[in-house]
Amino acid sequence: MSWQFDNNRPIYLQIAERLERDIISGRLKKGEKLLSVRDLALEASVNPNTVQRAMQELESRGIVTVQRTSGRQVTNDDEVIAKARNFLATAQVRQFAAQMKQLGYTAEQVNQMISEEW
Amino acid sequence: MSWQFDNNRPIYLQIAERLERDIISGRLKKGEKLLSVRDLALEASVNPNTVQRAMQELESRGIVTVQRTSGRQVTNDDEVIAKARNFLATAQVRQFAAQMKQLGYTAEQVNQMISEEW
Amino acid sequence: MSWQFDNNRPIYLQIAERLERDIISGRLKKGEKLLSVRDLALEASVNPNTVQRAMQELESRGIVTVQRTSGRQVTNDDEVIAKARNFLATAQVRQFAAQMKQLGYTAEQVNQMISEEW
Amino acid sequence: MSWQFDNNRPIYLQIAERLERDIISGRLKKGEKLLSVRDLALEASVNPNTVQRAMQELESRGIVTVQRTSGRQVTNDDEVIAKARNFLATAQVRQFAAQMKQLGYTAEQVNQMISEEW
DNA sequence: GTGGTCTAGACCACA
DNA sequence: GTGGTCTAGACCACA
Repeated sequence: MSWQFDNNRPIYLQIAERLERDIISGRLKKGEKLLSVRDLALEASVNPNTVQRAMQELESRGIVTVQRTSGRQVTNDDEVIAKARNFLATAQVRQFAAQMKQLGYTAEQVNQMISEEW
Repeated sequence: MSWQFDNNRPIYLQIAERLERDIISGRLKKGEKLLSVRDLALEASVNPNTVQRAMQELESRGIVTVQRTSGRQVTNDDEVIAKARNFLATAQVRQFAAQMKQLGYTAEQVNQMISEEW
Repeated sequence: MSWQFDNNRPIYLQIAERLERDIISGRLKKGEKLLSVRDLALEASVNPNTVQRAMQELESRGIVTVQRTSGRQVTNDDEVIAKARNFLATAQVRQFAAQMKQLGYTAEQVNQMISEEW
Repeated sequence: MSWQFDNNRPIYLQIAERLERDIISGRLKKGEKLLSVRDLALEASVNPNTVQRAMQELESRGIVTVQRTSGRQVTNDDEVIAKARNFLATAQVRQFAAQMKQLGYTAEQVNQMISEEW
């Protein structure tokens, strides 16, 4: 796994988003054990506290659960994951549509561009 | 005009992006005079230094030009604007497609969602 | 203000609770400016990061709002405060009643003890 | 018996408190033999060391006594238990009254709420 | 080894 | 001066 960060946004948020996407997309399966905070910090070349904060984000959204002495795992609740997927996809479509409209593109043009890009 | 900022990204970048979009979309016409740094700062409830920095961004990309004595204006060069529009649209489509693929959506589903949202 | 902490619970939670109680009870009025993170940290003889974390708790509950460059203030929304008051009082009564029942006291005895203590 | 712990307080203290309450309330009778450390650990899904530490707490307060060869039992001394009950009840009433006063409730309101909750 | 909390201290964006 | 982020590193509770 490669970890590259955008300097203009908090690293902990970028880590949280990356993990959320991995869970939503099924790259990390429900119930699957996550890397420990320390290991993930090593992998991403980041301080453990930064990973810790990313994890807190995911816990507060119920996507990840903690077992105090044996680490963290992806939630077992399919519905939580499905909701997160929906929420994220809808937000992305909405934002994207707004941006393209603003640049003066029509729905047809946009769909055309997407098909070419896909 | 309403100015709302996302706490997680530098404000000067958000201002620069907003202005760039306004220019690309034609809301600000080629050659049009921009608000002064001072006035824009007032409008956005932001420190003039912040607006100043956003302007430097736009100048460095050639989208905005400076007149020593009469402030800044949108470039007169249609081509610069057209290129910026293309560049931005392509980047957005590419990123959006990648994100939706990652969440497991097909091009058809995405086009469907866009049509509904539009 | 005196700040004494219970060694058995996280300091940041104790700070958050204390502030929440001060707001709920009206000791800190709606819209009132809070001490800065740094000043509160000095007052409580605690690291600024610890206060920061307490503040994040309160923000996530909407009880406190941030103005990026001018500090934090108590929410202006009466309803948020009223809800927090209700929530806290109900939780306290429920827990207290359960504990006293468990020790074998009757409602009458408890009410008697409260009247004497009050 | 169900054992659920609050992540924000030491587990050994929570176990000690639970046992103390069971003794005070008579759920565990004077002189009664306690579960072995090992069994209690199993029941609570906790490491034996943690239960051990809880037991030490209770022994130091005289509520539980050790028999080198036959495990631990609840004290036979009624008075120790009675004192513990009184101490705990008084402390709870005092703390509860203080908290509710602080939130601006009157003794009457509180007694009303308790009666409803009981 | 696992997570949780806390400190000391640096550096950034913004007013 | 205000908040926000991050690092390095210590120390704790628990298994």
